[in-house]
Amino acid sequence: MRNSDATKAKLLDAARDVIRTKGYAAATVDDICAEAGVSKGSFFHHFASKEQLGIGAIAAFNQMAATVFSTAPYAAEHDPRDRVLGYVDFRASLLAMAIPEFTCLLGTTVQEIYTTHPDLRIACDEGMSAHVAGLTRDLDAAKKIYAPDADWSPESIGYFMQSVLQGAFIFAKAKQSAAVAEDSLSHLRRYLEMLLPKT
Amino acid sequence: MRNSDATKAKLLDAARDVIRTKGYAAATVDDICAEAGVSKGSFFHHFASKEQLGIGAIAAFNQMAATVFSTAPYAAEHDPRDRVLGYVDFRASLLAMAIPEFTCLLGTTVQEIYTTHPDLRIACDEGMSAHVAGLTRDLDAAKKIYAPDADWSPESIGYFMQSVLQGAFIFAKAKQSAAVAEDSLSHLRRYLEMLLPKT
DNA sequence: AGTAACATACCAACCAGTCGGTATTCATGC
DNA sequence: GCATGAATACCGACTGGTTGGTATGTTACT
Repeated sequence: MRNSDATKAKLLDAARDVIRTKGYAAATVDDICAEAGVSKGSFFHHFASKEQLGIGAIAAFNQMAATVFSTAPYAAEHDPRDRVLGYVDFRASLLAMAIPEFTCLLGTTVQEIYTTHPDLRIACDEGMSAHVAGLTRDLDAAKKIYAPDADWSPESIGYFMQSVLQGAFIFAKAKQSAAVAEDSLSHLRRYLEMLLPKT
Repeated sequence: MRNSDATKAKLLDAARDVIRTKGYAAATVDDICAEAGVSKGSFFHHFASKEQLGIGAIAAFNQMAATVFSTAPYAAEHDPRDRVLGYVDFRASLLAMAIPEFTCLLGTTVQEIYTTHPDLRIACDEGMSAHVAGLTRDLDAAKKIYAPDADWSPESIGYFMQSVLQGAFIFAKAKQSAAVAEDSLSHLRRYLEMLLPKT
């Protein structure tokens, strides 16, 4: 028909952008339709409800993130330690963008809806955990080489890294500046260097 | 008159609780009135708008936090390093409560409204920064003793600590469990111990 | 012709905020 | 001690605009 996939993608992108700037609850269906340049009738033809769009936007965001981080230069490093530190540096480099562009759709959403929209909450949880799982693989490999006997688990570091990032985003929003977030990522990097000593 | 301060406090407490569970945008004035057991007419007698209530709730939350953390046992330690680590341990102990009870009102709010409600955003920024300033004092004193020549700034550590906490709250919400948050605080503690070596 | 894609007008529920009124308190004068 | 009046506290029905969602199409492709 006309172009189903394209309009759906436009709605998904618009949802991502509007939710990241206004939050999930304040992002109205009309807002998102206007941003996407699509009529409301078309919206409800493609999505059964606002919540379903949210779930779709989260899935699309996960996919986008997966390709961005798997194709970034750091991901090609041979040493898993370099990949871990490269991840942090890469995320720091993203902070040069506008706040709604480097901010995490899932982290923003889950804060608001964790008691009111169970399906959305699960989608956020699974998406964030999948991202952590990717980090955990590199952390596990790096630990085997650089800190085989250390008493920390790679997975807990993966979550720790994400916590620092999510918290840094909150301060970036509060301060309308990514400067604090940059400093926090520097501390995160220093900690990882300490946990994975080079020699 | 009847009991102005008490109703105001009830509304402030209700706002804190409802916003922490549903988010700012989804928390309706009727919700908050119901939770407080106060009529809508009374609400708008005490607060000019929902946003003003939000600002009031943030101020009340700041005050509550200030007394909680200044009267907690760890705050009486002589060694500033013990106060810093004691702060982390104290926050970890709070994770035993229900999620909406240990979660940060300001962090939750600022995520949603940072582009739409400037006054609320500033209130969140100032409140969080004031809390960081308290940490920074102890960090500064501890650094002078244990790491006088280190190249990190006490303030940046204060923000880092808060970022870890805020991020940990997000994962607690996503996972409906504080277990991940606990692990992240352990990592934070380990990092601080490394930055402030005992001998 | 049939069906998927898109559009517009519309709806009931809900929203923040208003309004007219009542109840309670307190200061003043006697 | 008590009437009086002003001010504050409180109430709940109401309002105008907004919300997610629907009903009823029209357009375009197969």
